[in-house]
Amino acid sequence: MTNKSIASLLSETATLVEIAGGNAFRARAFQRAARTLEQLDESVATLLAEDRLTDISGIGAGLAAQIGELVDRGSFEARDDLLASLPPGLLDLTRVRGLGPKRIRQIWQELDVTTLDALEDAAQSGRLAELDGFGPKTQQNVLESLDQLRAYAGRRRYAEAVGLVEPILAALREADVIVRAEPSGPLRRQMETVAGADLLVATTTPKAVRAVAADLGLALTPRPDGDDLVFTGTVDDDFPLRLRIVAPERFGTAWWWQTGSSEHCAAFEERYGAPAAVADEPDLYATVDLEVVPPALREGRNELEAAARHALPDLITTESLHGTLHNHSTYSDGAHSLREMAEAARARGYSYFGICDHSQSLQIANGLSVDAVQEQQAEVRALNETFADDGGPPFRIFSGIESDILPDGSLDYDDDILASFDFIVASVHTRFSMSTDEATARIIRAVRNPYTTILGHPTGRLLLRRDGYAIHHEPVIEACAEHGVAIELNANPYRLDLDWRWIRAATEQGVLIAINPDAHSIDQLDYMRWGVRAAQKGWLTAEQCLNAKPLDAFSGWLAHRRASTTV
DNA sequence: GCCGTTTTCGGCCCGACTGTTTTCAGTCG
Repeated sequence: MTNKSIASLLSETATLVEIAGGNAFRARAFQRAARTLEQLDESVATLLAEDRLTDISGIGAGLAAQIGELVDRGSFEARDDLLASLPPGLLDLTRVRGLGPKRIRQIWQELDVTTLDALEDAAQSGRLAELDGFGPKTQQNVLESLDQLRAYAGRRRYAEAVGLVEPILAALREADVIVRAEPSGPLRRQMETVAGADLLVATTTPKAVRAVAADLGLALTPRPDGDDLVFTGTVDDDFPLRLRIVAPERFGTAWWWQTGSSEHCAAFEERYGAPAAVADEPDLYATVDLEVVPPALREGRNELEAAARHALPDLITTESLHGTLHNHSTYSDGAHSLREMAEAARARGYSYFGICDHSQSLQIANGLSVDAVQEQQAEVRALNETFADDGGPPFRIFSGIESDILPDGSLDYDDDILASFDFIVASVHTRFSMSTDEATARIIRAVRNPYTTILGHPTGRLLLRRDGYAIHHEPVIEACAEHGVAIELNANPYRLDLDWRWIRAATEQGVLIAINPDAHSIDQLDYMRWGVRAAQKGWLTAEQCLNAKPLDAFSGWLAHRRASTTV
């Protein structure tokens, strides 16, 4: 069991305690323990083995025993008792926005509603609004949230989908009867969310693949039309899996068709006719003298024209990146110290690391007071001296801050403090519900601030969880171009914000994109790969990426920017 | 359920927003 899965069960237990009407502080203890374990460096198993779990603040003898039981058998007695005392399905209601444990308990006790379907009935019939503390607005919000949940059902964020599909692909590739197994469809095109996974398998013995799929434990069912070449099923509860089978000599063509998008395929057909039957996909483009279009670019956004001119972009890769700029540490809400984070970045081959903890007004994330800022900057200087003298490859920490963009568009410190940073990522974390015009004006004001270096996660979206605040992208991009501000492509798989669809609009105006992991722990430094895949969809090249600049060039860019900006 | 120069009981994380109320509870980040 990973720390994360333990944490998620503890957190769920906290919710169960509250729904069951138990002690709220007991629930909080579970919640707190969950958060601590999630951010923990060492594995819980190790701590258990060495009897050191209770050394962690917030974990006493009781919780340690329960965590031990959890690791042993996947649950613990108190959790089992809670689950047994509550109707099944009640936990599903926590996914509805605006419903916390208290309201879920109330709905259950007073309306006998225990499932999402029953909740929808209650809301539609007006019974929900009649409860104490509820009203028409809450009822409407519940209905809207249910609609959204339905739209999200069966979808996965790209990184999760990749994680689900990789072991399946690996197992398929192990099978003797399978010549080749590859992902296709939107997953291969690196879409930020996907409604299922399409896999393509080359074999000369289709019947034998059915047995392989069965061996994998996949609930694959042949289609009702009896077509043996397509199997559909689901993995991970409700994530659709489509497995198609093709003869090796036509694999390339089938793979191309199934990768799509429909716009790309239609545009190809219109210009060049139906593609030839080929075993290898590159031949399909070569036969009509086109550059091979990377799957990520097959979205019908003029990629065929570029391929015909042999002018497709030289797409950015993770190897193109020399630095990681937006990262957190224990100074605010990160799991690891500044030194640990920087050393981990160095170990990953980066030559610079930007520390951007939260700014003072973001209390919940332990935003840095002015004193804390100065303390951190002193540590940055000291660490940089160490790194310069240790005989290792060149490496430097840049002192930054993720400054909140306050509701009026100003940044979160006085100018003399803002001036003390090497660079500043400005982002919105509060007051999401503004009109599009107001939100746009707020962000543009922040972009105009001479201390702003990078606009952080421009819309605040969380994929399959909440839409971002609406902004007018064009004027924001124009303002960034005018003021030499880079735009972040936040590489957290929940964000991937700036959306890739806007990247070309930015780069065409000369706006640099910073691919930032927004890492709150060492392992999150590896989020970078998801950001790079999204960036590829936006045709991004290394030249257009701020942190693909080598150390000296990045340092020079900051210096030049500072010199040319009138404060 | 945890914790303690507040130490064996009685507290326990901050601030804003929303929708409901008529002073506040619940949710969220």
